[in-house]
Amino acid sequence: MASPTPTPPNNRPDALTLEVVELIGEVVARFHEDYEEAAAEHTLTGAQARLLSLLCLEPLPMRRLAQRLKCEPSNVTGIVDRLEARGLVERQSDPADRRVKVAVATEEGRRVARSLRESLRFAREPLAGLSEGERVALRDALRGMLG
Amino acid sequence: MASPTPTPPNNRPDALTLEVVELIGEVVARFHEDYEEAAAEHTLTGAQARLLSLLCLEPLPMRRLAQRLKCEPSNVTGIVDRLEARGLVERQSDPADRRVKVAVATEEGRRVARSLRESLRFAREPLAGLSEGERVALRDALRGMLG
DNA sequence: TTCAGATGCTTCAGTAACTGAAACAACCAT
DNA sequence: ATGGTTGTTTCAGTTACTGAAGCATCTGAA
Repeated sequence: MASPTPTPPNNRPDALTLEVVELIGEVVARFHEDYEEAAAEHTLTGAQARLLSLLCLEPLPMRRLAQRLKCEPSNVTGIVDRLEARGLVERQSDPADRRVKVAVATEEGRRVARSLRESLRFAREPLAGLSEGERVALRDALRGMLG
Repeated sequence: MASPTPTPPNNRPDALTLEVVELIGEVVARFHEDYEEAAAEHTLTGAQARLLSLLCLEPLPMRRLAQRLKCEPSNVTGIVDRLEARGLVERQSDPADRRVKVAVATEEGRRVARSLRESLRFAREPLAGLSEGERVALRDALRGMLG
């Protein structure tokens, strides 16, 4: 009766796992903090920054944006509205299907997104404290977690 | 001589670093998603869940809560209001300084927080896919990043 | 061809998170 | 006591977000 269930992945996290979870939480918190701060430096909210970054890679219809951001389409409308009002994003209607509006980053929008990406110091500075070997180990562990 | 400068933090992120940054971004996204989902299962918002988790460790005055959550005290008022309305948190005035209100988790609040913590599957499940050695390497790399 | 249903976006309540200013009470040092 | 500081709340205003309509457009089948 020492171990009732046969090592289910859900029960009894060992100390090592717990510490890693704790550390990941810390990393998440700092990353977020840094991201919001970088966004604020460009007078953007976090949501606006995320959307703009997505559009910087490729134009996307509103519906896809909602899927990427994991929120309702009606929400995307507002965020795009505000970005459009500032000239960072444009709505183009898709000639192939006139229902869909494709959001596309303007030149200015792409510039802001690039600048934003560069001011994201976190995960660059702290990573610098790691040796090459440690970075490789980190990469492999993260890959393993996500795969 | 092998490394002239102790790895200048600002310039020229190499491919490895970039990939790690990318992976961390992915981990952050999944962690957040999971956290919000776990919170929603308990009819809590993310902010409420974070605050309740803090209080589960120790009672805190409003001001400290604001510092921990990195937001304005006036914001904390609202979040605690809503948690208090649901009996998960209580306000007690500090006898030593009658200005300060100490927020403390109720029994029910602690129970919810515990349950929340347990339903946080992410970073436990994917971690299970890692060998002990990999987990140690991950821990050390994360420690290095945060220290 | 036409029309009923599906799909994409917006609009409209309604809630929560958040900020910054202003009000208040209680503390503290002179 | 008095004046300045500090902890909390209140208030107005913005954004993010959801879910239910609503409108326009597309699509498939009769």
